[in-house]
Amino acid sequence: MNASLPLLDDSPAACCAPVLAPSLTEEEALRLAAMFKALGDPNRVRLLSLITAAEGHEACICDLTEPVGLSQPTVSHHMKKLVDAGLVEREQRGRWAYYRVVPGALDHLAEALVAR
Amino acid sequence: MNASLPLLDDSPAACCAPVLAPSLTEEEALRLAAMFKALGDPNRVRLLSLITAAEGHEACICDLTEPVGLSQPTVSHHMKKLVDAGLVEREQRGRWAYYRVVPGALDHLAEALVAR
DNA sequence: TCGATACATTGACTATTGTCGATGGATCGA
DNA sequence: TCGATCCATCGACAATAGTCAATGTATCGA
Repeated sequence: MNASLPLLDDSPAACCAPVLAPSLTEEEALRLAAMFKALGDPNRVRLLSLITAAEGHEACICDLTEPVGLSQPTVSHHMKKLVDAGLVEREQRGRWAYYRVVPGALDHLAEALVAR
Repeated sequence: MNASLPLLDDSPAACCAPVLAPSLTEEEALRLAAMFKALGDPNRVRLLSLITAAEGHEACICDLTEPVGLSQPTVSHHMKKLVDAGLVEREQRGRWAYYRVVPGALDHLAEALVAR
């Protein structure tokens, strides 16, 4: 049944499993769903957009709170979700916490979406 | 601020807006998030995988219930979510309801994920 | 016309999520 | 040392989501 569609099953790419793979394992589906779920909130999509648009492709919480119109704890909460999903990485510099998109993370997700 | 990152803002592609666009509108973020949210459940990811792997790239509920290990109403529920998100289309043929991935839908999502 | 089949919808329940105010822990400047 | 700043965590709450059994609806075959 590996015929028609999407992807490879045992992709060498360690990160993300095949998205549309016929033989998608439950664990693979779980990993992918966890990432998609992290993108399943409009504010998180905007946060992602904001940090990629920022100079240096990074931003701290204080830069994000105002444009997104949420309280500081809520923004922290959302960023944690993105970090836990493996989409964003956090770096503490002094009293600021800088967030950056994990290089290649979104590309891996994108690959999992396209049929081959 | 359209400098560094992702995408276009007023993409001619009617469907999906830019994903990582700096100037991502709230409405655009909402649309994208709605699609990602639909992919944010492991069972729905598996369902998507199953229908794309099926011959003809389509499947009815009865084909999906057993492999995914959920009750029929639950599978119907999930498929409705995917349809509402615009990722899957439904066609009634006799007493069967056939589900198919909307052509290009996942590709559009994938495009929204990659930086340019 | 009748029974069986294939789905959808409803109702109910639990679990998860998004949000905030309040609080706590670190770090920096004076 | 002290106050201010930046952020995370906690506690609480309403809203949403996932799941199933039961029921309803439409279609097909006899």
